[in-house]
Amino acid sequence: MGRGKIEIKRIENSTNRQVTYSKRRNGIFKKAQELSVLCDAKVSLIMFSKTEKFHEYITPSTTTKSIYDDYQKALGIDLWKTHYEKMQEYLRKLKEINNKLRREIRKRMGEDLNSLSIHELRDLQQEMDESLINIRKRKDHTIQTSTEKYKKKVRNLEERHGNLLRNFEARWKDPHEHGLEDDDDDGDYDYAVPLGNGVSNIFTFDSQHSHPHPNLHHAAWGSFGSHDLRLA
Amino acid sequence: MGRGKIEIKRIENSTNRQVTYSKRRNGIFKKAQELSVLCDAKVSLIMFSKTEKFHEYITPSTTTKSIYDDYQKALGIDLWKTHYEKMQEYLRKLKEINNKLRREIRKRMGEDLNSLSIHELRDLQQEMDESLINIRKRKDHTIQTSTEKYKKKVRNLEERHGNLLRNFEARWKDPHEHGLEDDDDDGDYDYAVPLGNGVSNIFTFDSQHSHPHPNLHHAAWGSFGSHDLRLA
DNA sequence: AACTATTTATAAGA
DNA sequence: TTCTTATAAATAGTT
Repeated sequence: MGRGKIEIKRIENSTNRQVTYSKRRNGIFKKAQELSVLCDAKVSLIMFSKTEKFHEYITPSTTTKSIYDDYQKALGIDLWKTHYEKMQEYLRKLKEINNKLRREIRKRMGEDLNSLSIHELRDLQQEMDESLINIRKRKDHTIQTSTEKYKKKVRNLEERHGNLLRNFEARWKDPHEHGLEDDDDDGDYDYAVPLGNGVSNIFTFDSQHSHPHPNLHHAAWGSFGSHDLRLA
Repeated sequence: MGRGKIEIKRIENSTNRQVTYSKRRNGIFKKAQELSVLCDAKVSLIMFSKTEKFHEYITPSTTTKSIYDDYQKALGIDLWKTHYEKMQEYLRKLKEINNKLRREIRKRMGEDLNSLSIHELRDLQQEMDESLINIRKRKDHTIQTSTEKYKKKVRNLEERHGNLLRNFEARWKDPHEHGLEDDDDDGDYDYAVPLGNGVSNIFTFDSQHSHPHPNLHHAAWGSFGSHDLRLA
């Protein structure tokens, strides 16, 4: 269709080629649109020429993504299959590990024990007994530290109190204008006792346990780094 | 172009529409192929009609996936972005939960305790003590069951042994052709003792512990169902 | 970008 | 579906 017939092969003249591209592109887009309307069909047309940007026609009632989803469905394939599969696989693994971890914790909370054998129960108990040693040790240490902190505070207060008292006494050496009915029963005691009680009320100190093997642990479930799962 | 001009609007006659679809589809495919060759362009054309399967033209030197990759690059977008982002988000969540679970277990194995406050340490210890009650209870129960199973076995063996003996005696009532140097010292005992030992060797029976609050547990970390993350 | 001679696509009919 | 064919549409070469 034109002044002369042309052979269907690459147009060597670049300008000519580009002109033809432009003309025919319009033609094909028009055809695509007409087909889409006349036949109630979904059409996706994407073109890239070497020199120009890309051009696209898409039936207005749909989207390019939707067409591609349908396309993949129709073909029964998934163009991004490997990508997704990797991600899916990773998700699956994470979920599985998660469940294992949950189960492990439940066991350690004394639940779901029915499936365990006597051996497993014995090991679990032993492990927990051993762990409790560490926990108690740590708790005791923390309490110790905390107590010492309070002791220091008390000492500091006692000292300041003493200074204050001495200062007071120095000021009012002889004249008993204000009553100081203090019979020298160490008043600092009043600070120390409630503080000490406060500490021991908060923490139930219990050292009744003692077990042999201290450093047995379960092996960790393989660690998963952040696989690269990003898109481009 | 045809015997008459037609308006570009949906062809209501279904047969007609299908015929036109078929004809024009061929036309547009031919145009796509010509454009592809003449202008050295990459063309992807995908069509779905309501009634028919889909049809596709793709410039031979490329693939549909490649076109779509280019397409997304050209647009600077990612058609599957939300899809991926959801998946990524889910992955992130899973990893986070995973880490929480791991930390929880490590605590329960007596590790990584340094960051815990005295309160937390006390609670942890209490929880574990309580859990140990359940574990011991279950272990004792399992041992009990197991022991009874063995006892039954032993009884069964004793019985069969007794039958055998009686049978034997009946057969050789008077005539002492074969020596029966059995002096009736209950031979069954020989079964029972080693079996009993076997059981108590395997399990360290320990009932020295006893604690008050039996049913305190950590709340579970929200459960995650299998979100639909499949393609297609 | 417009023009137009000619080719090509296709609507309607068989 | 496919073929036929009159006619509409597309476009190659030109301006």
